[in-house]
Amino acid sequence: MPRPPSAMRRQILDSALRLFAEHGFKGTSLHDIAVEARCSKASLLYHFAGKDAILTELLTPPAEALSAMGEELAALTGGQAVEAAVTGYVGLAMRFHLEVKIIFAELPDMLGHPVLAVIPRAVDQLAAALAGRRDEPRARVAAQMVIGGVAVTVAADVDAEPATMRDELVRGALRTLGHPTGLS
Amino acid sequence: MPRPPSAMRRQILDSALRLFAEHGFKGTSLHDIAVEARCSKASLLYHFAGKDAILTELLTPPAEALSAMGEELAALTGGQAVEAAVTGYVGLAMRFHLEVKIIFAELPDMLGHPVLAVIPRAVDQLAAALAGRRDEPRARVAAQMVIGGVAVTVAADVDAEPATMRDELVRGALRTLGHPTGLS
DNA sequence: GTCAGCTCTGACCGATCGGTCAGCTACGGT
DNA sequence: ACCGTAGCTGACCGATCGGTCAGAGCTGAC
Repeated sequence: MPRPPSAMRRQILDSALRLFAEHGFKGTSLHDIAVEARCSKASLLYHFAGKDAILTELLTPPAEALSAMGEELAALTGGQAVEAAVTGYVGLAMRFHLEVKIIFAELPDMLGHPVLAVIPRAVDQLAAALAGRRDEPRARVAAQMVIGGVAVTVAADVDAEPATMRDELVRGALRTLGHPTGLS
Repeated sequence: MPRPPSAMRRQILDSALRLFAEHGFKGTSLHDIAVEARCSKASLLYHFAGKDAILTELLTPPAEALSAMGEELAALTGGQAVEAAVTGYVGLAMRFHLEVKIIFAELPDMLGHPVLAVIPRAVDQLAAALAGRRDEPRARVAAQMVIGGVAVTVAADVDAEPATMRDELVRGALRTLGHPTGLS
């Protein structure tokens, strides 16, 4: 039965991603994942060092992408930074919407996780860019509202075309930030 | 030693609220609460029927308040509904910010909880009011962004005066919704 | 044919979980 | 002085958790 070298590995990751997003990391047991992936619990631990290793492998890509975006944003200023931050963040959030759900669901513990150690710095850079490098409460609160609003909206099951969703998220975020735009 | 009739009960609730908000419901054990409240685990279960009963008692007030707000909003229309929804929701979120954190942290499971059974209806009413009774994707996405943005911002530890925070949350939400206002 | 090695599994382990129970202590009513 | 009862606790319970281990089953190299 164990034919393709590592099809099971991918299947475990897919199942874990779905279950973590739906029930949270702590709310999902290795048994749950094994049932979903149609293998034994011991098989999970043959492919992965432990439950935590599965999470790490799932969250590494979005963490690296967010970190890279943070560094790029740090080089921009003013209006350029705001627009790049909004479009970049919305794109990332949509691409990794299940991972976003996992991270936001257990934020405090996740931030203590090694693989997500880069997040505070990246989020600071993102927030600073969204705030247009301004430090007034208005800009800081608005930036935080965008970060949360986009994440929650993407994680929720709003029925809308991805393209429409993306467009409206960007417009909505720019409105929140009070950023002037050619459109309404 | 057990002098005041029920000081321990309050202390258990306070400790549980703090710990649930910080580590999540599933991430907090009865032992953790007992240590924080400086009593035995068995004492917790003398005062409360179980871990779930503690959560129920903590979440009942915000659930009832949200439900009541939803019904009030259902009676309003257009611009009135939008403004009432924004100020009402921001007020509720700030008053119950720790409870909001608990609910948002484990949303899927929380929505299955009996005491929060009223939430979907209330949130639908809130979203409809925020969207100004309009059904276009733009209004629906913006409403969802406000719901998430306010909740996450209030749950995060943004250092700002409560009055300022409240003011900026309301203004930010109205900007997100594209709702015209006399101020910037 | 046979042997080495990768994949996978059932049985099992200690730790921790939420919850139960018998009983101790101290106070208020009589 | 006695007792009922409310408040509280240590000891204990079964279930479930993440994780270990010896070995079965299959495959490709020789």
